[in-house]
Amino acid sequence: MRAQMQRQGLGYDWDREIATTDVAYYCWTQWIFLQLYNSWYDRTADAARPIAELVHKLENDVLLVDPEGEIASRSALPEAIGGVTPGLTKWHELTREQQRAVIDNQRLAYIDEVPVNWCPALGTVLANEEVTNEGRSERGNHPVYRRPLRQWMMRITKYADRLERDLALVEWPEPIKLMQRNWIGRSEGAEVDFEVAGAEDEVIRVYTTRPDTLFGATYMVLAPEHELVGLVTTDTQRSAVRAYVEQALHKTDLDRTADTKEKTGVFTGGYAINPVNGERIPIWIADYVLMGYGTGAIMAVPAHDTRDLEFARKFDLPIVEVVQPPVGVDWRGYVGDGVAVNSGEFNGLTTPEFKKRITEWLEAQGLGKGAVNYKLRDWLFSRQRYWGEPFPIVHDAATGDVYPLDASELPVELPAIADYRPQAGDDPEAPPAPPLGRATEWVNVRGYVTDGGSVITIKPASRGGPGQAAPGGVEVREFRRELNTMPQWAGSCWYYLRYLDNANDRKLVAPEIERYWMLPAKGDRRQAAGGGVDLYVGGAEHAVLHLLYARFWHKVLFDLGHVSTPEPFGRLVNQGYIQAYAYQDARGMYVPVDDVDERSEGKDAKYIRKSTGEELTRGLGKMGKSLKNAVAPDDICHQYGTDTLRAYEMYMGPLEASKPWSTRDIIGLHRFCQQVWRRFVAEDGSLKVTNEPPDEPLRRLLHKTIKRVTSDMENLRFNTAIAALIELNNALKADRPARQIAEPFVLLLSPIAPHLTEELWQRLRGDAWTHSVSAEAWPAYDEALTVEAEVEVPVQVNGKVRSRITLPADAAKDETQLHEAALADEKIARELAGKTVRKVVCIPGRMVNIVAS
RNA sequence: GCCGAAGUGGCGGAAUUGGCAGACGCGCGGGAUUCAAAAUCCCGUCCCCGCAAGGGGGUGAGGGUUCGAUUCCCUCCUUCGGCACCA
Repeated sequence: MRAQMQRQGLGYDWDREIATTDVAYYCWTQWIFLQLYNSWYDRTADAARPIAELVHKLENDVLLVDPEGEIASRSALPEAIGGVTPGLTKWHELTREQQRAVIDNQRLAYIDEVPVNWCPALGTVLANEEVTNEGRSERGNHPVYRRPLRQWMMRITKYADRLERDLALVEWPEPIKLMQRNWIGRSEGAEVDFEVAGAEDEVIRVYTTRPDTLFGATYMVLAPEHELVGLVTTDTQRSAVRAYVEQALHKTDLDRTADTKEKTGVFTGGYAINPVNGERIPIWIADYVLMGYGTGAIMAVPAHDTRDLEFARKFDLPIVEVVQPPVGVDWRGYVGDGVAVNSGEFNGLTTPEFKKRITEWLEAQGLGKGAVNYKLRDWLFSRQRYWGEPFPIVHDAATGDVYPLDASELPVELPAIADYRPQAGDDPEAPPAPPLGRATEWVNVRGYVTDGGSVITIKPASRGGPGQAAPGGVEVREFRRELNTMPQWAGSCWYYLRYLDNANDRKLVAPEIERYWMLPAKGDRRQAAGGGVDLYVGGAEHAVLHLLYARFWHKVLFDLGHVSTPEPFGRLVNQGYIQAYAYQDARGMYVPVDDVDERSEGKDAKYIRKSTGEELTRGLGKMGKSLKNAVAPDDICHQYGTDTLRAYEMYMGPLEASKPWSTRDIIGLHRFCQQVWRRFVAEDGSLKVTNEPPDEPLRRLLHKTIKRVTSDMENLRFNTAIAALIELNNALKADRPARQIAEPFVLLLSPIAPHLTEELWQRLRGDAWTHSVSAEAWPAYDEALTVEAEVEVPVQVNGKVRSRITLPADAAKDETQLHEAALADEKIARELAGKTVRKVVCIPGRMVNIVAS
């Protein structure tokens, strides 16, 4: 890899080389994890803050705990009387366990039970894409179970709003921003409480983006996993409900959502009260409602929601119109804005007005409140594999309590073990046994808890010497290390920061170095307000996951003062894929490209397997081993040289576009490189360049070329930059080139073909040569020379070009002169004979269009 | 199903803000050079009619706006990418 990059003359600074798997690197990944673990999201500050601040505020009763265990601000509650706030609890009134739970519930890194695709036979959790439609593992075809497991999670959802908002600060392609916005999926609506009929103190909370359709809610649907399913289910329905829940739980997300458009569901037998009109509406469960979004329960408005309508039709539930669509549109299934009907006192309101009014009304009645929801979910951060960063976390062997290791304990190195594979089993209920569990000496440690709440381990006595002693007066306890490891994403979330200061063993990155590279330079108009990496080139497949995770971590580091910019990547470009033709035989097997012959062209082209004479079909796909269509860059370098390969790759098309590799086309760039050499160097090795000044047209062409290449390079349009250089080269063909052309030409070509131009530069400069062509100043151009002295202007009659007139550039810029010259043209005069000129449109310097009839 | 992007010669692609469609390269045809070939160089090459001059058509399809549309708007088709019943 390294040799390949060097062979291609890539300007990579090897002094900054990093590998995310090196201990010296992942030490800091673990350090960042500790930052996340030891932080919480302070709504008031709208930023992450050290968890110690939270504890301090709770201890001093600045913050209190609400009945749901959430943090509540005391000053925000006007009804606080004499220091006692109804419904809220003071810190010292909580037990130690409760306090721990409250804190853990705020940490940005936390453990939670989440449903995952558990494959006991592989001993690991699978991604949705690794599970087949039949609910089996893609690898090995083992059964996969959907089951809740204790997993490390990252509270990225706390940053949903900022991740969306700050997209305004970065210079990224609009489609990528849009994809992130859709992934974050902010929606505004309301949470509404529906009482359960017959159990008035229980409410089902729903989230809706259409509170204006509350009067049209004719039934409710709970997710099968919803906690109130048991409560609302009547005895007669219990077995049916249980069966449905059972079946839904065994389905993977794919099963639950893919292919089958048919809605399924079961009536629970229970009823809820619609808070706006007091009507009893049936409660159903259905797997089209997901526990992970909103509140896991919906009010169904079949008249104005497509899925609800489908469900209602299938199960024969009532459909009531509450939004009147424009005239001529059927109200059934109408989801747009309209005018309220059948909605009591709200009749006649437009949809946006209604939303505002009903939300206020719900809040006044204590039935609900406006709410913002996100599709974004917290980030599942554990893996049960060996190859990953160990968590800097230990569990108290006696109580199971979680403790972070002290920063002085870093790095936590991966222990050497004999067998890296996760432990397989066949019991779907058995707890996972990650491979790290085999390193028993590594897993079981002794240590003590510091005042700050972190754990410091004590080295046991060993062959090397006596064991460490704990400081006097501390209680030494047994701990077990966390067995999960971090995902691949962890290391790649912040590597751009480590490049800045890769050898620093005291800090992630030194602050002054970080500021030098990441903060926008003063007056740099191209640097976006968010700062960060000047240009980040990556594939579009990272549009949401990697780029959101990295932005999230960066923002946490920003909040905690470790980095100075709110965004990691100021400017982003998605490069396209290099595709290549892939050939398949009649059985669908791929045939290596070098065994294929192409006969004739276009639509009747035939692709023949050379070794067998068999006819093949051709497709286009990402270059790679599996399609047997890979081309090794080394081979191209050997055959044509590195400069040719570089030039070809840049010339193929725009950077952002995917384009097919075509070995056949390389020859063109090879010829260009050869021509350039021979343009300046004779057969005998002598220089062909003269010191005579070039003629006027050539000088103008040179300055035009410098201008084109300069702007193309800035905009990463390498393909058109090369085209401009080829044109200049073609114009030089006639005679011995002038030095005044040759030198800037070589400079312009140098980023594309550095090796060729380096040598040319040395020869051109001769004794005056001082340093590498890559260190020379970029050529400047004279704006006055970038325009032609004379211009040819097309003259159209009724939009069709009928003639061309040539006139001095100044005259072409003058509308009157243009006008006169056009009408004076012989061909135009002939064209206009017998017609009346209605209008003459003159575009200075560009064209003339005469409208006549 | 939803969201996004793209469709231009035989091929890859170019065309600034709505102003000469096809730059540049490949391929192909013809020629020069050569004993011959490779390599190299020159000329031609969007399609149709025409010996030519010239004429007509043409940027996925259909419509619209405009003096003028590859470019802007609407409808549809195809391809690629992302997401998966998101309330």
